[in-house]
Amino acid sequence: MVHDIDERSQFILKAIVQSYIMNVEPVGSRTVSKMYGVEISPATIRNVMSDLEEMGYLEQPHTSAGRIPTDKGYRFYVDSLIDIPILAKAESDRINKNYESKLTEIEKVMESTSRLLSYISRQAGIVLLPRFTTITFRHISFIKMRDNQVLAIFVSESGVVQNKVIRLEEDLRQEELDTITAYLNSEFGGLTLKMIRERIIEIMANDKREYDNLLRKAMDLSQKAFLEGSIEEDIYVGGTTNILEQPEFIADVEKMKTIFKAFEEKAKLIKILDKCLEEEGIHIVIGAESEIQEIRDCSLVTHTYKHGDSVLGVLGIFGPKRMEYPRIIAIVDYTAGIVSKILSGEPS
Amino acid sequence: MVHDIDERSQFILKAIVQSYIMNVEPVGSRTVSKMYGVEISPATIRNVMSDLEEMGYLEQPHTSAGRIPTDKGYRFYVDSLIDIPILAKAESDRINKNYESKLTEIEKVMESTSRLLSYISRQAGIVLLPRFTTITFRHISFIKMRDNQVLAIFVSESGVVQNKVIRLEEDLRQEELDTITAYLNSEFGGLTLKMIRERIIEIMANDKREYDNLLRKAMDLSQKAFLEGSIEEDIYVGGTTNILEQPEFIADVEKMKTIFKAFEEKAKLIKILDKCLEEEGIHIVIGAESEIQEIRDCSLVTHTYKHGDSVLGVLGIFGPKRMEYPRIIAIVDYTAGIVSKILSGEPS
DNA sequence: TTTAGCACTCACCCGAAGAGAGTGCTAATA
DNA sequence: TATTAGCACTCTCTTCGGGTGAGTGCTAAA
Repeated sequence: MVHDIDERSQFILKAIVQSYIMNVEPVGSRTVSKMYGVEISPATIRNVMSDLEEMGYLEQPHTSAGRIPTDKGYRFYVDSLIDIPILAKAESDRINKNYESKLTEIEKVMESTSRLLSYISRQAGIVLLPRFTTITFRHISFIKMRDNQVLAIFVSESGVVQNKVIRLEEDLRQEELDTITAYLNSEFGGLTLKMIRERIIEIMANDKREYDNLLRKAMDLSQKAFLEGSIEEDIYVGGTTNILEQPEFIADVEKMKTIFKAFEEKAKLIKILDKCLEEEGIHIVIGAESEIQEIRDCSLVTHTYKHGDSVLGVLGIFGPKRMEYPRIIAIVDYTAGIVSKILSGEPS
Repeated sequence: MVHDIDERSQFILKAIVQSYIMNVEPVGSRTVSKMYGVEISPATIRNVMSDLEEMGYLEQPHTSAGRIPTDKGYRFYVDSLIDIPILAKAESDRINKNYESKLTEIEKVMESTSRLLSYISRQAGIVLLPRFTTITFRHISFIKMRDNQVLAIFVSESGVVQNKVIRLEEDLRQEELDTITAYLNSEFGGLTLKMIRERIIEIMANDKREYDNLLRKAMDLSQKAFLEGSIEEDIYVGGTTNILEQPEFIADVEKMKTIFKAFEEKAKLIKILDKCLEEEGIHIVIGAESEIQEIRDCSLVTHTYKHGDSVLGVLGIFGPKRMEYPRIIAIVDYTAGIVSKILSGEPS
């Protein structure tokens, strides 16, 4: 696409986006003209607006209304027209304060993070605890429950804990379980789940006669524990009620319902967040870019967070397309940094 | 309170409540008169209605509108005017089907139950996993995480698993942990958490010189594990979006916001559910009876569920006051029975 | 005691009128 | 040639008044 949008047009586009973000109503030429720093007459602005509309950056809800930004308009705005501010001290303090209490359980960190994000942004806060597959495995324990059922507990290097109940054909004594546990921990500790899966398949592919009875049981168990059924991703969504405060959704209950349904399903959200995981750093999804019908009026700003050097998950803020991108980006960026630090065990 | 409400009045009250539940609009005398099985003139009905209003069972949104039931009206209706139907085969089948897949992890059971309840009732489904304190403890495991941190895993007799990260002053080797684990399991297995707490205090009250080093460490650890910080209750709320479908809340976004805020806070819901736990069986909370301002337009129908003979938690359906009580009660009752069976390990 | 009749009360649903915001076009201006 | 002033026009939103209808309470008759 040719980049035939001159500086003045950019300036006007920026003004329109910002005005719309603040006031949630279509922006007219007069409004722009009267804004601070604009020395252009309404008539000229109208011409520019008309051009911007033709290029697809703006649209009109109806004739004789002002313009509102399209997805493309927002996209251009976040890509080219804003600079990310340094977070206000009060806000970064607020974020730091949230982690002072030395949370250790990763679920708690995630939950309180989603709440924190929603609180400072007045939007919904989202945190994705990612597929266990990419995480380095540290320790597994098996605990015998009632007959033929064993509770498997995985602990990852970064402190994520997962439980899973396994059903066995044969009954194992706790001592057997303990032996198997010791074996698996020495065999698999430090590998990622993906590597473990490959390793299991490799071991099992070897000549079966070499197996002693216990190894067979161990492999049987670990197959059930590591291979079957994906350990699902965990997603935390906090502050969904903030969506209820957005004027555009109060005016349109239908839209609100759609969004809440998306929250409840989660699968769709996870799909988007998975994409955000692919690349380290900030990721912004605007409206229909998500290709998810239900949330085409919303945007999502995310940032990956890490444990040491490896990307662990992604956190972000979800709100109407009309969000204060600069500030939201700054918040998400800063928070991701802090969370990464916490998870890596650094003192805050 | 004197029970001066004759049979005909009861009949009319019942008709009004049912009509209102179905149509969500104030019920007038003509409407009642035209209903099947009513052979009374509108004028007479008006007189009766007037009496019922005076007694506090009905109210008028405004003069010249029909009547709607008050909380007291609903209360009388559920207490005296309905009989609980036998659940339709299709519905009980649907419930049974939900549990066919042999869920074993209690969290999964709870989650899928809350979803199930919301699905068949078209209201919100709620399940409370109660305080760990009342549950019989089966097994504890300690897993060493990074320096000075230990992951404690509790397994209850009924299969509830809880994780908790503990911070220690001194570093323990895994072997020490294993010894301690074995000791604690033999010492505490089969007791409730409450009993365990008492036991710990008792042991620690004994002359300290009797302690060998390991016992001291064991007590230190178990104190952190069992005494400090309550292991919180888990509540599952499914199908909150069904609330968005209720005509009365679509018409009043303000009310909707309030309810969703209550969902998000959870503490208030837990408070009500705790009360429902106190007594085995069905529990119905109508409107302001909950004494929680935010949900004064809603009702809650709950039933306790059990593991063996001891009450484990409570499940129920949350919706507008105007709910189909007979059917909802039947659903909740039936589901509680099934869940209890599942948890007790009986074949379904 | 029940019922028919009737005047009265409100909420709700139009439709018309008016205001206001904003546009696009044209012609004048720098 | 680019910008601006002027102007007619469009369209939404609000307001207001009248009409409608559901429902009531009261009174008097059955």
